[in-house]
Amino acid sequence: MEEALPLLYHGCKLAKDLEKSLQNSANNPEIILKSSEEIISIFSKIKEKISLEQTSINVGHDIGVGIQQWLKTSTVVLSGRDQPTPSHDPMHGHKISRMKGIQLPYEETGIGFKDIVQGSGGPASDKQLLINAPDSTVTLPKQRKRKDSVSDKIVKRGAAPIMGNLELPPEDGYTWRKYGQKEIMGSTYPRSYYRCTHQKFYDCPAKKQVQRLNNDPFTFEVIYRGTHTCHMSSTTPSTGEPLPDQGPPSFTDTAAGIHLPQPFSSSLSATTHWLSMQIFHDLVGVSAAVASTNTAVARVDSCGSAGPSAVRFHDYQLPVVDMADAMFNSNSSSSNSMDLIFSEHKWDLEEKKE
DNA sequence: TCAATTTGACCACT
DNA sequence: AGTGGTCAAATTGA
Repeated sequence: MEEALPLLYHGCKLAKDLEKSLQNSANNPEIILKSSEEIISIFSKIKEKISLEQTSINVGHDIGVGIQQWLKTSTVVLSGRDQPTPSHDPMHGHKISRMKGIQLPYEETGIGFKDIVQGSGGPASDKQLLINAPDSTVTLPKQRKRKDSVSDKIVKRGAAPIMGNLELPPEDGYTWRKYGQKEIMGSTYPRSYYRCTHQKFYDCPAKKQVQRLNNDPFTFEVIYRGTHTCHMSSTTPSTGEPLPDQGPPSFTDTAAGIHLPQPFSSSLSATTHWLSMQIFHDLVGVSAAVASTNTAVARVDSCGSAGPSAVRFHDYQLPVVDMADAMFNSNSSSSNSMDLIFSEHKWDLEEKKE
């Protein structure tokens, strides 16, 4: 495993580099092809090395644990003026290492979902200032809340709808009421402000801001502020009631109306390294292999007809951790996920060369 | 009629 | 003074 680990790291790095350079090299398939072949070559070597070392299932399991340990050391992206305390998601009290909502990305850019936890401090001020005069109650004009008065925020990104109403924000299981929209300096697209529909009834402080990215109008950036105190606001019966400490729920594919699966077990959710399987899909076609994993994202081809058989999986993304899962958590030596992935790679590449 | 959205204005913050 | 977050009146739609 000692030999495979650096290779694996290198492979992941190359994949990430490719992902980063996709915008610039999107019209240059040769570069993409070259990078992809290099990545595939590296992962093939990794596979060979591990196969040699994998003399027993238990050993294989240990390797998987080792990789997962390594992956756990990957960083959660933190940004903002004030970092939260190292061990907690200040919004929901999660430990960062267990932070949920490392959402399964479904945008076509291949950019992984990133939770960006920001803490800014400062209690929320009262909305209305009431002064009890000796003989009467005087209501002063409403005091506007301080900016960032809600102490923490979580930033998520998700794909904007590609069909229908493009202005619809990602469905996230809560009901929101829009209360403002503003042009933001330096941003091409306006920012929309939402608060929980049940704010009045439950005094729910949850808010969110939705904005398209400048460089990627098909991606929404959603900033969640405050925690839902309303416990009856879910619009996602299939996934159960989002509890206040669950963090902002995962987006659903607004365009297709599909509720995406919760992608991670908690033990791995701190990892924000993603391999864009879109790359592999576009170049070498891994649909069958990837669709068999529980974290693959399916985007229904909106042109298709109804019925399960009409669902065409054509957009997948897998995090590195799930690559690891696919690589090491299969007890089958001959038909495991990696075999499927890489055998299809080879097959498809050869076909493309013809 | 009521709830949701739009939009200009207000105000906190830098 | 500029920017961004919020308010609230006006508007829209069910």
